[in-house]
Amino acid sequence: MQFSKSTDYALHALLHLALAKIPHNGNGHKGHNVGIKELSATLGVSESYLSKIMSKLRQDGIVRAVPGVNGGYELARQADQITFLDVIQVIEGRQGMFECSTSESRQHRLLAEEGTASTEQESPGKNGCLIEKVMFGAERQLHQYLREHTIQTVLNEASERCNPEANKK
Amino acid sequence: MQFSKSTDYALHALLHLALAKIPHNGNGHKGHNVGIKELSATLGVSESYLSKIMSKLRQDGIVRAVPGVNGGYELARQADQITFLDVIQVIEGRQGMFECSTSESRQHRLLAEEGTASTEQESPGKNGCLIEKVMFGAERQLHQYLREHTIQTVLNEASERCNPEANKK
DNA sequence: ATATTATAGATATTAGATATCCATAATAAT
DNA sequence: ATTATTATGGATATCTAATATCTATAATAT
Ligand code: SF4
Ligand code: SF4
Repeated sequence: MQFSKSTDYALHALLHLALAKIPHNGNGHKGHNVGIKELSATLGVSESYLSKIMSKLRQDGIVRAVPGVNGGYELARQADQITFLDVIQVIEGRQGMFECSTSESRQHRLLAEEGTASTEQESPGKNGCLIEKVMFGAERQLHQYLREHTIQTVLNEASERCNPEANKK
Repeated sequence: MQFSKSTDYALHALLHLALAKIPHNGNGHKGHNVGIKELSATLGVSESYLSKIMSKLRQDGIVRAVPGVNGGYELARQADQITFLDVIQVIEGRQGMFECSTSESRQHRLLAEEGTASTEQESPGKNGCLIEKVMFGAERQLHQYLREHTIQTVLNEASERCNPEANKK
């Protein structure tokens, strides 16, 4: 039950892209694309492996990629339109956290199909399994939080931390 | 990013133990222990593998086990004292969902140690990493939900479903 | 045309989850 | 005490997914 390293890499890569967009960013070069070489050097991850990850991110419309000289990657949307959930789901896939593998068991018939025959009143509220109900609920909580936090969230907090007086109003 | 099958098995097993405790439970035998054979038959999982899982649950004080004739397992605490989080952590372990593997990278030094030098005012609020902050926050949400739901939660809903009129008060 | 950069496929390596077997220890029933 | 029964722990086998690398190819700017 851990996020894969790829998710870690993806988040860091995106954050780097986001920072590269900001003009006044120390290093001279303006807002142009970031190549896999630069990413690899910054994150300390091999080019080969990173490019796979970036490829996935492109396929899902998180980043744009352009080959050729001075090519590289850039964010495909605004940083506040890229949620943590987006990134995680691209890398980890979209299957649920909980998939029961005992649905052929005697117990399943007891738990999941229990209420259906007990009264003649049929399925009041689509009575799914009660274990699943809890697990899905938990996942919903997690997803909600991850949807509310974007790359921009991190950017904001970072800049606030750098000059704590600046946006005190 | 999925819970293992073992977690699935553990939850189902515990639920079976909880149901076995209830006296008026159709089958004649009163409240005595339930052996690995019965569990295996009910869940449709091999005895060998299940016993490993039950063993873990015992080591962590979730169930009690007694060997010998008429031995078997029973819940070690009240059903409302066994949270989903307890069960999951026994099986999946207690490491965090997110462990960054790039903490030696150039980017880490930028993100996590950014604020420390920017002002002479030192570490206002233990400025940890901002990515971790989001991920840990998400995990906290998840854990909170899982802590609020217990084996008893499922039991309650199940009995309520069986006789929807009973506890309408 | 050429150098550069991303892409996709094939493949190797590793680590963890899943599963089974067996020898041993503990307990209740006789 | 003996015996049958049941859980336990160790060793091991198998399978799957994550991690990682290499190479050939396609696309692009200069
Ligand atoms: S009882 Fe629920 S969790 Fe268990 S197998 Fe059926 S649907 Fe899945
Ligand atoms: S920046 Fe944060 S997430 Fe990234 S390596 Fe450092 S501590 Fe980990």
